[in-house]
Amino acid sequence: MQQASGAVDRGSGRPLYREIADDLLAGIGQGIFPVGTLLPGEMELIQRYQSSRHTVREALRVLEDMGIVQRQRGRGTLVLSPEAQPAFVQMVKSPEELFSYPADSAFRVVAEEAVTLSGSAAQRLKAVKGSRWTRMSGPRMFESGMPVCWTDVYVLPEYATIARQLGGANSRPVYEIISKAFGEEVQKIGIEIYASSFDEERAKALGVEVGTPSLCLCRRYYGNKGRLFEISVSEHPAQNYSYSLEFTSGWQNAGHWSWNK
Amino acid sequence: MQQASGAVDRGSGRPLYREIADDLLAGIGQGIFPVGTLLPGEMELIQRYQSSRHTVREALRVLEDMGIVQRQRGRGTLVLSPEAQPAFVQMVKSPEELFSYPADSAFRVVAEEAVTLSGSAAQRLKAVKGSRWTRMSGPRMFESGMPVCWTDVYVLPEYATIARQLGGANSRPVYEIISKAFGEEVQKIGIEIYASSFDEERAKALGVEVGTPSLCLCRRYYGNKGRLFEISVSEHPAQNYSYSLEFTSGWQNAGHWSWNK
DNA sequence: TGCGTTAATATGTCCGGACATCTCAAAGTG
DNA sequence: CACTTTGAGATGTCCGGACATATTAACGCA
Repeated sequence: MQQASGAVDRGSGRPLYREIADDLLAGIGQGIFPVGTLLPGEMELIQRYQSSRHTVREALRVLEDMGIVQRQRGRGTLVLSPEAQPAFVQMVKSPEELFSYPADSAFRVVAEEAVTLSGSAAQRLKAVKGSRWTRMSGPRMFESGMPVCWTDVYVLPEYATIARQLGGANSRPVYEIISKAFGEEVQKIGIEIYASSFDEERAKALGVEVGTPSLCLCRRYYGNKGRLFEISVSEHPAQNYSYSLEFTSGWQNAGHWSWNK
Repeated sequence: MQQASGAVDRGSGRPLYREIADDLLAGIGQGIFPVGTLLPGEMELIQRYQSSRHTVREALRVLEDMGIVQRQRGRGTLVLSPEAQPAFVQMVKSPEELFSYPADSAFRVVAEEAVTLSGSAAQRLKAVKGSRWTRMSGPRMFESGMPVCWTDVYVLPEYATIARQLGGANSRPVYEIISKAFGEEVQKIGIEIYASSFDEERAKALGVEVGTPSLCLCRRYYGNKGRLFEISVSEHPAQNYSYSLEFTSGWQNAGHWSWNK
């Protein structure tokens, strides 16, 4: 990579904003603009590269798209990382695909209660010890009667009223119901996957043998301002269920389509 | 969503280019601009929205970033999809993070043999029945002697020579060794996660009880031209291992960091 | 008919200017 | 001291214009 000289090469056939982006990237890599600091302002870059604001902004946009800087009105351009960020992108159309319960299955709530997390429970859920939640538990079954999983859903007590909305064969995800009813926008979802085996109560409810291997998915939903507002733990019989992901190389818009001549 | 009237609402507080993007999106959704056709040219959009070219291009850029249209110099703006494409993006810096074996663990190959996949094995691995592979098997242990997992690695027979390179405490992922040695560029990685329990042989090798619940990860690596060149299956004792993912909302450059006040 | 040329059209790049809005710190005020 | 106001500085939005380059189809010629 070339050095960050502040004066870029013209006549290379490449767009000017590209050259500027590369030059800034080189400067970041060399520590001239350390990670965690602000890049020079747009006006200063205009002078440095003898260019227009439009072109400089285009260069900064390139770096932002690569995840190298983050811009914010009124503050400036923060250097996040010395090198390109996402090498692999998972293509997921919506949170639903992460959720991916079979559409023709129904959640039957058999218990609803207020709980205060003990130390061990809090650790398992990665929530705050002593925090209060409303827990709804029950099996999820196919219409045919075949078991899908056992589910424990923890929601903030103020959202407990949604329990009425998921009684029937409603297959909408809980986070979606909360999102619509209370204006909570899902900002982040964390998923943890681990294996376990069924205890007596749940084995009985799902009609499988005690000790059957199970696949557990714990999902944490963070809403406005990053507040954790829902935790869902589902335990699936191992032989019926697997979880699969796919990753494709590339920046973004990972190859959606291509031009067909 | 509003209808595509061609005249957008001003004074809504939202940027004009945003309004235009939404209006075009609505038009695409209503079939006014069907998928597979070209959007009106920039000049026509300028007249339609009584705006400047800069603003119209900004709107089109929004749609392009969402994966809804694709632009090409000299041709126009092609409609790809009626709705937003990737809503959640997993942040993974490199394939290594998908792999994520503890750094201080070592893979000890105890068996290496040529295999031809039977029907059931092929189905489990999602590979072609009757295809030939070289399989390397063995436990992966921490330096302390604690077991990490049992691993079966399947590689194309022509890559079997890499076995020599992963004998010792080498913790480099197999796909990386192959990539460097044979110029195979990883284009896609598929991961499937399921639960099982240890059989006698593996339980003995890892020093756990027979029937202990296990978490299995099957990874498939696709290289040049999308050819499957490696399959790795690892079986972890459940109590020691969980797999976690994190997804952040946003089109791309998904909030890598946040501003710390 | 077949093929090279030309022209129209589309997006890409680049420049100039103006005002709006957000952030943060310094100055002012009680 | 705590709170409010002010202002400088930063990016966001929006407008105007000009030329470059890729694409495609129509045209003209052999």
